[in-house]
Amino acid sequence: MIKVAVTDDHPLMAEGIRNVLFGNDKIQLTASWHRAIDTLEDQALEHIDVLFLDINLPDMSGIDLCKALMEKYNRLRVIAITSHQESWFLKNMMKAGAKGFLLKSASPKIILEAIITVCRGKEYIQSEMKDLLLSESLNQTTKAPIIPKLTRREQEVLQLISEEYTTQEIADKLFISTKTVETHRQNLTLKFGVKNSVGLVRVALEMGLL
Amino acid sequence: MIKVAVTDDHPLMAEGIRNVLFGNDKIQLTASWHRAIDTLEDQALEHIDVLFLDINLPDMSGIDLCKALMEKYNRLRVIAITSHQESWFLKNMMKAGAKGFLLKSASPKIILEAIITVCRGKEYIQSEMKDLLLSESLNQTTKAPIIPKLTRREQEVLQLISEEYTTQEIADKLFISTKTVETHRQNLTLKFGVKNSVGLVRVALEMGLL
DNA sequence: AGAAAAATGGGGGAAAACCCTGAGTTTTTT
DNA sequence: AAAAAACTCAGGGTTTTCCCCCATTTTTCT
Repeated sequence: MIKVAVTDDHPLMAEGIRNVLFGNDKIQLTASWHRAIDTLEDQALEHIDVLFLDINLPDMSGIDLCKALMEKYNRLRVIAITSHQESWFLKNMMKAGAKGFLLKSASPKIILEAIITVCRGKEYIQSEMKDLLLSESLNQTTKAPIIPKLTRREQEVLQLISEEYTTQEIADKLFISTKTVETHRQNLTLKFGVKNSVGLVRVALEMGLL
Repeated sequence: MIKVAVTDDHPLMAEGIRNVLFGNDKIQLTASWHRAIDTLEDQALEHIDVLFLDINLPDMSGIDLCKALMEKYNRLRVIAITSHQESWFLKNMMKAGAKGFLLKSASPKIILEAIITVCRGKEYIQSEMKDLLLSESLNQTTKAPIIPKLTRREQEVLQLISEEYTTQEIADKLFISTKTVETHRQNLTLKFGVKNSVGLVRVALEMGLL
């Protein structure tokens, strides 16, 4: 008997997985949470074999939660689920210890396959994502694979840039010189590996930092 | 007996709703589609009472699909479902003829309530969204309520801007002058009501145009 | 206490974006 | 065929961003 759980802020997602597993006597959905903190605190995880984990949680990024879970429960297998078809996501989740990666558009067949595969100790990555990785590596446009760690000031500046403020306006708001704002902006583009503020806002939005 | 259908590119969403309705002998899920085109072409919609419609579909925006459906099947009630908690979405869906609006985080109880309410000819808007509308009107920061209609060229330019290309590079790619690109950029910022390219990319991403 | 990281700020210049006005051409719609 | 919309391009200017170089002070971590 394989015990499965779900952490996703959309209850329908848990219902969907429950339904997929319905009638299967070898795999059972035994728990579901909506927030990262609930997941971390519930001792029931001790006995879970496979956790489906969404990346977009209200209180913590799925990546950080995955890291924390892997430290605490080394027996647990995490399958990341997301609707965003982006490679930096996959790379970070795998780095954080996830064993599987599925899109929310996955079919019931795929979901069962993934559960069984990770239980056997192997990785399971949906073929659509593999294709994406391949095409990206061919395009050599692979983006910075990690989520950059931003300082407090950088976050503030990034936020204001995304709100369409100019360097001068940001400097006034933060009571610093325009030169300092420019330095932060420069460091941000370096950290994100982008060419300009547009890229900055785009990747920050895609990473859920704004 | 109320007949319900779902159009959502995430199969799990349909499974979730199916599960919510399981055991209910007055409401039945009788069909589900993943793409807008499939929904439009299926004559089965003639006999559907309530359609749950996601806004993010692979081939057409849910808003356009809703409009098309309302013209074709005036008996049909559409309930929009989305994970994005944004008001322009709601306004446009309602304008397009939707009778209900739910977040994907809706509970089974809410879902049943919504189905019954729209069947009685009334509108159903989830309370979270009502709160959002209220707070936005208080903040007087209501964004441009309509999705601007972009021309083909404007979409192309917008896409390239979001990919961090400069005006010169965009001009080269499209075989037009930099001045023309600037004009398109200018028109885009006017249509979106933003101050610069950063705002352009931000709202376009939020509206799901990129 | 010492090292590392973060935050601050400057000069100067090149590139790009932004803003305005105007106008001809092509495509689509009525 | 006429009108409307979309696409095209230009001059000429201002503002902002971007990109080097560099340095000092403040905060945080070990």
